[in-house]
Amino acid sequence: MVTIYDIAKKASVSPMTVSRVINNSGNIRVATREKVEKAIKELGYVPNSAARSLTSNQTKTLGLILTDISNPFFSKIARGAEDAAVETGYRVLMSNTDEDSEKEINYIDMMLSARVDGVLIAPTSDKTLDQIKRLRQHNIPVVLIDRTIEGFVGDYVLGDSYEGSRKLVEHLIEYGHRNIALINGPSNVSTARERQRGYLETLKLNDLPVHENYISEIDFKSVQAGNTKSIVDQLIQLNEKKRPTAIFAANNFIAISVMKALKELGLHVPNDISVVCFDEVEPVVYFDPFFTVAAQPAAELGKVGVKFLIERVEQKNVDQERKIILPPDIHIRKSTRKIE
Amino acid sequence: MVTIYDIAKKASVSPMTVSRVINNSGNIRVATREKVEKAIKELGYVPNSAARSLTSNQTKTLGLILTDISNPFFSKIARGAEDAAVETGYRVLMSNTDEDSEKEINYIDMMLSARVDGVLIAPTSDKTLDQIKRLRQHNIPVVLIDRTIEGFVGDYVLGDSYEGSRKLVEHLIEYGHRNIALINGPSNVSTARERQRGYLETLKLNDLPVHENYISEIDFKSVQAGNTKSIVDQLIQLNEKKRPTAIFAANNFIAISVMKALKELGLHVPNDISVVCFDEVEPVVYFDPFFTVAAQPAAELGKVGVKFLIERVEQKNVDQERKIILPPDIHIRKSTRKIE
DNA sequence: TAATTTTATGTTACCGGTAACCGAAAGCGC
DNA sequence: GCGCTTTCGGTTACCGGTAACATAAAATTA
Repeated sequence: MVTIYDIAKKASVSPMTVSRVINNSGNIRVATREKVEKAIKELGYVPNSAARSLTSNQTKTLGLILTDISNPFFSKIARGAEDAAVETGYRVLMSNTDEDSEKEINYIDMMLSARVDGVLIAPTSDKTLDQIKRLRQHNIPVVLIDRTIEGFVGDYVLGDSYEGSRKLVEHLIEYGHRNIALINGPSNVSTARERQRGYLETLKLNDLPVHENYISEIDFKSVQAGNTKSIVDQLIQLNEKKRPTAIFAANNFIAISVMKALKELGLHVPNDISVVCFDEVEPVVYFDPFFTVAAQPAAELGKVGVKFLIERVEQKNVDQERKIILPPDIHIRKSTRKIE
Repeated sequence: MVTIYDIAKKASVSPMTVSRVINNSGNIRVATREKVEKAIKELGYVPNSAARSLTSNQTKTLGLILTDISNPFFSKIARGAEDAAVETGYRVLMSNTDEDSEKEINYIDMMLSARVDGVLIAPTSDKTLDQIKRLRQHNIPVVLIDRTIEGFVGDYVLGDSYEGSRKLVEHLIEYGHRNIALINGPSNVSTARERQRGYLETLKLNDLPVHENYISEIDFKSVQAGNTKSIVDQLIQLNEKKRPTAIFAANNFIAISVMKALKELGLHVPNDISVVCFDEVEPVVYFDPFFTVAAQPAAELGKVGVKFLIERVEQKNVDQERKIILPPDIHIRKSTRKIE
């Protein structure tokens, strides 16, 4: 591997001079600079970040901890985050926790040993707080993305689950629906809690009753419709009066598994039942917009998250926490129908 | 930041002993080991990879250079790759070239300065060969994924574009289609070339003519249906005899933009025209399988790619190049229709 | 018990950069 | 031409680990 010493020898200067040329620091005569630059080019020298980071105490690397990059919502966050990072000269280490706190701990270890300058994380649960503390003990700034957790004090960038939820349910009510079921994600995830809160409050404000078995909870990523079918089945089995005319799926994956279950049960959307959900169901939306959704600005979440993180890393605006909550876009499409 | 020296002081041993405990190397008395481990735990010490890599000459980090991680096909590759990497104790630096060789060069620089142990790359074009050479000059193994390029000698892991293409076109022919248009990706990408080759050969084998204007070329990621509409329009304008009854879109994005264009032109799929494409159109496929596709095992591509890469990094099986070509799965669904 | 081997730990130097300090050369005024 | 300032470049030490060598302590043998 070519080092600064090889360049120094070739250009017959000291390594320090080479370092100065590379970093544009100190005073260097033009002739010397050219000599050095020529040697660098000829030997194809590229500085060793590891060596640099040893003295500078920064790695120009950020950790991105998401649940699953192959989930379109998160892959967009990742894309936005990566774009913002390179733009500012940072690299991104990626990881997938699958909502598993064991994995999460391992990734935190990885980020720690990699001495990343900061971490952008969608926490798996409130337990993540311990891991965040661990990062902070090592002076690594953390910004939360997509979700908050109990007891967290610091910057975060979220979609507005509560507001999106309110609007989706209001839309359903406007369309004449009075029996609206919620198939939620796990309640240890803040977005699920917020969506439920929005759902309940909207019903309340409209004097609509909440039936016991209208709310159920499944995995946020269960595309395979494991227990979704039995949940949907139970909803359908309810007597005429109570049977929901609309289902609010807490995210796109749940919506898909709901659609699958409905189909298997021989029900048509939206003729027999309406469906709304959070997050865009891509990419079909481009040619056949079907789902009525609350679309979150995922790439923007990633971008803003990294922006905040880098500001923390570089100690700008350290004064107070920033909590950004980006509103979703409501798209009313073909999965919902006016009734009565 | 806690260092090995802090631990050494706390445990009143030498730094070297701490290093030995951490790496389980050499002989350490149980009592000493426990002393050191206690100190490590108490101070929350995590080894500094940068310092380590300086002597070991390896970073345990791989570079993943894809065109766009928010494209579901690539996000699955990324997921598979990351999974295989962590499993073997490697980290992954991610990047998005957007098919732009300028960006690609910058990322190569980044990988070089990060001293990644290896690079898994979906090259933007034949020009990428220069960058691969650059990596190799620095002894960094490279494995290609999804695409090859002219003049590349080394390992690669691809989907079988030729075979998938053949099967898709054969399916159309079986369904009675004789006029089949191809809307391809850019011909500087090997997958596009291979898909065209499969298309042409299948037509030839079936004694079907290729009309001049049956083949067109657009961006692999043009969801926005920029010029797709004019291309589709031209195809439709052809006289009765020549007008295609089926369109072969070279990937899912193109398929979507074709669908959009057809819809805008008032044509129904598959009643008026059939459509097939490469890559699954997710996630709607789970509840409403619509597209007839050649689905590539994207996650598998990533996994195998990283496996090969790590073997190169760790100098196993260095004897010869391995070229893995994974067959796609053909799914015949509702976007194609029997005619005549 | 002394000599020898084995085990356990310490010392030194180096990986590839850079900060801090220092000295030589060049520019400047008189 | 002499002293002084500025410019330019070199030396040294250190960042946090570890390989290689050295040595002390314990175990084994004679």
